[in-house]
Amino acid sequence: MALHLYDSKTQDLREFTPIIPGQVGLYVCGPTVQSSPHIGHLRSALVYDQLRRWLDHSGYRVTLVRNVTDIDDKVLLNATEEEPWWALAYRMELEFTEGYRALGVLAPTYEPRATASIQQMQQIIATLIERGHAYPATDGSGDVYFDVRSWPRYGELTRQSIDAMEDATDADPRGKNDPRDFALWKGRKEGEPSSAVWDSPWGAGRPGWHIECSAMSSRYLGENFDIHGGGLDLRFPHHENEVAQSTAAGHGFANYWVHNGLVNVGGQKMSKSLGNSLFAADLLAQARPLVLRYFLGQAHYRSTIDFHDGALAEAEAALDRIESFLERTERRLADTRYAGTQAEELPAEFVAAMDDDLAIPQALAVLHDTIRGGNAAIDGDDLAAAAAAFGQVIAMTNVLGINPLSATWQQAGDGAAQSALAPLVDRLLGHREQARASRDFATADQIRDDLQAAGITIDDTPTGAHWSIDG
RNA sequence: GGUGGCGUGGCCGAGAGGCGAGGCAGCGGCCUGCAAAGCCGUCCACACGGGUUCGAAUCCCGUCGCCACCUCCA
Repeated sequence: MALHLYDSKTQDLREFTPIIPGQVGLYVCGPTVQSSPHIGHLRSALVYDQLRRWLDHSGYRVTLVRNVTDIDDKVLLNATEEEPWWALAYRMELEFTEGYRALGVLAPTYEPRATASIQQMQQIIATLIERGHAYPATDGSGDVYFDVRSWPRYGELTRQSIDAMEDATDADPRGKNDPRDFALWKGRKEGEPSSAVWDSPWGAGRPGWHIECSAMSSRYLGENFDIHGGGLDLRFPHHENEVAQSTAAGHGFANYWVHNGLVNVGGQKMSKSLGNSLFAADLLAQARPLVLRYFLGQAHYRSTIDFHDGALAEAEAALDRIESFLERTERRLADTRYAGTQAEELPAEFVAAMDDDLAIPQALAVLHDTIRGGNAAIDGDDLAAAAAAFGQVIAMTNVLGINPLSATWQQAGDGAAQSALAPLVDRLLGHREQARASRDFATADQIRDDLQAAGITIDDTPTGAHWSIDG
């Protein structure tokens, strides 16, 4: 089965066929860098990281473009005297980058900033005016609006008709023909810093929200590209307006629309206006990044995730199972003819699940089944089967970006701490072994308890005791 | 008013006409000096009411409840 994706524009599962065989152009709406990244931003980036990795694995050459919107009303609003908008935008951008990196989200092919594509935005606006789909405001504000009434397809993405839409709550019609018309260009307003002003044929000003994505997607991926992704909350108005602008300007735009589900907190919507956002930095401080990645990545990408008490502990438990299988198998296979690298093959059911609209929950079921089989193989001393399972688990976790043994998840300093501790623990384990041999279990258990209290867990195996640091 | 989604076992979370995904927790067993880890078994769920069907969690009709979007948002 070839990859099928749920296209949220046609609202059905469609076989993925790239424009150019073997290549994929993927545009993802990145953040407006107005405030710190929260768990929802991380999930969004993670979803497209999963898609990108799967496309990569499937043999496509992927060009992933994720924009940074660094000029916008909110960025200007959050700026202060001490920190101008461009400094704020850049500081936030660095926080996003750090959050993505911590989660093991691979860097996109390119991350264009809106402020670097002003010229491309103006070209699209000029084309829209030429074609009769945009007009300068009649009130002398210097604004330029998209004329929704001139574009019969307006509303096609979210299946809404203009007449059925509620009026904008801020229905100040200003110089608009229709209250639903939206700004492509915003004339300079009183008090706005000169660093946020660009010349244009319609007067000095700055771009409206939406136009940057039309400009950057066509600039880097072409006027017609394969996949456009973003959060479900962006469907309207952002993506609806993007489609309208781009197609009215004559672009083919996106062939497939992918929207990821949102993250709720304790059953409640998380949003800036409710002020209940879970910030990335806080979460990354309270859980291993790999645990957070597993938690955010285990649900289907289109479903809502609820972050509730105990959620991270559950993810940790599932992950521990994967980790302990890999470590146990690696130890068992050491010094056998199965030691070293195994053939890393993906089980067919795993591939089928991933091809089915990235059905990661089913893919994880295959992963856990493989682990159970592998553990049973070790118990039964079937090393060939254990080695095969090991290779499959490595392959699956690599594709998902959650291979605990990969360099991504080895924390700096781990190695040094481990080797400093090893002689001490080994010595204690030696004493414990002696005690056990002379059936002095009180002493043996005391040693185990002491180590446990220090955060070191002992596993007795047929080939001797193994220790590991908790956490 | 318009558009879209959801309701699954103690919890999380898939599935989409017959064969009970998976994880966590619980219980019983194997293993163990005792544990831990692991394995086996167990816990037979689909909001409610009708209908279609040999057979419905899945399809149809209705009801109830929850949620998202309709110009702040990943």
